[in-house]
Order: sequence, then structure tokens, then C-alpha cells
Amino acid sequence: MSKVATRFAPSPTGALHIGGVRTALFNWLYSKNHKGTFHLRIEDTDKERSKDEYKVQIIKSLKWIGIEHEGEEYIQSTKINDHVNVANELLKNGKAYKCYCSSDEIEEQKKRARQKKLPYIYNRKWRDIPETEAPKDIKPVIRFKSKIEGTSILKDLVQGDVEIDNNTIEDFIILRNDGSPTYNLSATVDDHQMGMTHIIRGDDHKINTFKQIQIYLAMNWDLPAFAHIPLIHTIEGKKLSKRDNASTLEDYSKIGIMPDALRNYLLRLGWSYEDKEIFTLEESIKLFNLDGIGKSPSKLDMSRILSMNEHYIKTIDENELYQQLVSYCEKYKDKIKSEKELKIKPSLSFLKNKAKTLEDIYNNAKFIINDEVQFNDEDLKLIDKKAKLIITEFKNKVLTIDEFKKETLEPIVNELIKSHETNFKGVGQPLRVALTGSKFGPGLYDIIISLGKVEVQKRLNSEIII
RNA sequence: GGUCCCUUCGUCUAUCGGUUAGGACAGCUGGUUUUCAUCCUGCAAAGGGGGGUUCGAUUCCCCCAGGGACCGCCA
Repeated sequence: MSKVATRFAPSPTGALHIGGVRTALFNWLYSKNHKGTFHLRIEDTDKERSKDEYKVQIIKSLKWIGIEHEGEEYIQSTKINDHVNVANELLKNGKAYKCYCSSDEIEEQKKRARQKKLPYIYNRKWRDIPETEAPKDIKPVIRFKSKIEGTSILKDLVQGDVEIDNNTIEDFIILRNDGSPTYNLSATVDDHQMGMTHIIRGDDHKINTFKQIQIYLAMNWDLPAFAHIPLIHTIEGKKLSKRDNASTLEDYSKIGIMPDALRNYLLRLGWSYEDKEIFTLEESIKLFNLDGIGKSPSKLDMSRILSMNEHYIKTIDENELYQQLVSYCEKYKDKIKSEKELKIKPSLSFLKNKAKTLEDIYNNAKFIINDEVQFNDEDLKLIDKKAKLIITEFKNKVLTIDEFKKETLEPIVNELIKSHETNFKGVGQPLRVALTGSKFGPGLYDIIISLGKVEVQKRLNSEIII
């Protein structure tokens, strides 16, 4: 068997959809697993809706999640001549014919079929009428002479054998009356010319495959293998569409989901390898196969994405996590100032402990990032007369310490607890509010240490709490 | 309506005729803790229904029900 070649073929009519990302991922993994190649084809023949910016965005999105394609992207619109040539060849060989029905005529037939509740299928009117009887004033479309008798079997690598009656496939149009090729023709010709060995795509293309296979056969081309993967559904159980919120990659990256986590989640959505949940990129390449793909559609589950992301936040190298945080903030929040970097980086170990997303880490780090403490009235109430006294005493005592660490700070706090006949909460709570503006947050010593002596003094001197 | 596909805990899934039907996420308990978390215990939770085949079916076959996809001179 020749070297495996797969492709992802989105149309650049919008941001990349998460279902598309998964399809791309499966194709990419399959080719990598077989040491083959993965290609990107941009299906931009819908001139109305295709935009170059979407093409750029799609490539960027794929790259974000770790998928890169081989060579230049294959731009479908530049290959239209090839598609037309194939249509003409099919015409010449009697595998296709000109159809002079007007769109009005077709519409009328469809309407009638609907009224009678009969399935509509083009009546093959011009399949056998000689060219000489063609009307002069109508520009014809070219239709493929689809099989009428018997059945066809698609040997699908995921779905198994799928059999349909040939008469349910109509004589589909391959060339419009303006001379432009339609999807089934273009896709087939491109896949052939690109030398694709495996077509892995969404289940929604399954019926198209029966049309496309007939073109391969009519042209005497080698058939690729097909694998139709089940679609991703919304929580309501419908096909995921661009209208559903949180369906584009951007939706996830902007809340601080990391690419590796999403990649891992998507990998496990509809695919499994025993009980394994966490796959490094290398593992996923090594272990991916088509057998592991389930046949039923799966629902997108945000809480799982979040917990996967949380897992990655907790386990990846802290330097890498920091880099991700920096670029996340730069893109979606405020750029972290370099003097703050020194404080945030060593604090990641506790900042990340309560975070499911990069955005959570950012929020946790706000007390460091913001120069001014943002108080809310509710928490400020905790700073009563007694609390102010404690804060002042703490401030004075902490002045005498040279090095801030738990061992040096703890005795001070303990002393205050004792002298004011309170508990840790009685001391910790007001201090936490004074330093961060909130009673929720990291451990008190973590806060003090990360802020450092100068900043702690400054904040405890703030007039709002004195 | 026609064609095709699907059906195991709420969710993602394991099981390739014999299991107390396993894991993960979410949920709920209990514990640790310095708030919020983390972490650690534990609990609860599933084979759509009906027929076969078989000594034995979640697993194989059929029917039904439910869900989904497709049915463009879009891709």
C-alpha cells in the first residue's frame, strides 16, 4: 500500500468549528501514526461566502492546537479547470450528460413531490434524449449518469459496510449552467489529484461518498479508503453548528483553555484507548487508530473540557505554563509588566492550584498585577476597629523581618492571635482583605511572600484601612 | 416523507458470549486545611423495549421505539 496521505478540507466561510478541529486532528493523527502526510485543502469555490481572512484564521487555529499541514495549502478555486476537464471527459465517455431542465422546472417537480409526500429525485429526463432535441435558449447543466439498478456498498473504516439502493442516488449535477463545477466533482477530482489514500471526514458526508465513488469508478481511478466519523452534538443532541456558543476555537482560547488540553479532550471525544484518559501529543500519535472511533455521536461537555484543562494546568512544566499565561494575558487581558513577572512566576505554584483556566490564574494573580488594591464594600466591613489594630501591629512587627518566608512570618501571626485572644481567622482575614481586597484568595503567607516587603508595607499603609 | 446511521451511569467511554458491567468528568458524602480551593476516603449512578439464537446474552440476529445525518446549480 502506498504511503498514507490524508487531508482536511474546510471551506473558509467562517471561523473553524470545534467539530472541524476534531476531524482535522483525526486526519492528522492518522497520517502521523502511519508516517504519512497530512494536507490542507481550502474549498473556497463559494465565492459569496469564502473569505481569505477565514483561510488565514483556519491555518492559525490548526497551528494553535498543534496541527501543521504538509506543503502549501491546496486552493480549490485554482483547480477549477481540472474539475471542468474531468466533467467534459465524463461527458465524452458517456458517463455524464447535458440536462436542459430549467431550475423552475426542477423546482416545480420538487414542489409536486413534496405535496404528494413522495421522495424527490430528478427524473433523468435528459439522460436519453438526443442532443439534437436540445432547446437553444437554455444553458444546460451537466449531470452524472448515476447507477439506477442494484445496490452499492461503502466499506467504511468506521461505520462498517453501508449498503444503499442505487436508485436513491439521483443523477447529480457536476457542472452548473455557468460552467462551474459542484462540490462532489471538485472534491473527488482534488482528492484524486492530491493522491489521498484515506478520506476521514464527518458522518454528514456519507451519502456524498456514494456519488463520489461513482466518479472514481467512471474515471478509472483508484479508490481511497473512507472513514466517516460520528458528528459532535450539542448538549441538546443536535449537530453542532457555528451558531452554538462556544463552538469555535477562539471561544475556548479566550477563556484560557490551553491547546494541549483541548487537543486531549477532542481526541477522547469519540475515540478511546482502553481506560486511558490523558495522552501526550506523542502518545496520541503512537496510539491513534480508526478502530478506537465509536459509531455513535458524542456530546460536547464543557465541564470535561474544564477539568481536562485543570489537569494540564496542574501537571505541565511551570515555565511552560507561565509562557502560556503571558501570551494569554497579552492577547486577551493586559500585558503583564516585566516587574510583575518576577512576582508572578514564583507564585504560580499556588496561583494555579485553584484554577481551571488561564483566566482563573490571571484572576488569582490580580492582587499582584494591580498596583492598587480593589476593595469591595462587603469585605471592607471585616476591617473593623480591632482589625485595624491587628493590621497596624502586624505592619510594625513585619518591618523587623529581613527575609519573608513562612518560618519568619508565622511567629508574628501566632503572637497576634495570642495577644488578641482570637484565632487564625481573626488575624488572617483582615490581613488578607487589606493586602488583596478580598477575603477569598491564596494562603496568607503565600500572599505576603509573593508581594514582598515593600509592597506589603505600602498596602498596609493605605489610608482606607488605617 | 425517503435513504442511511446510532442507542452501556447525567456526560465521555471500557467490555471483542460467562465480569459483583470497569474507568474518567460532573454530583453527593466524610476527612485534611488558613478563607476559597487543592488533596485524600467513600457513596450513588447504566446496557431503550420486545422477540429469537445459545447451557449462558450488554455482546450475535430480527422487529419496534427514540435520537441523529443527508435529501442544493452550498461545501
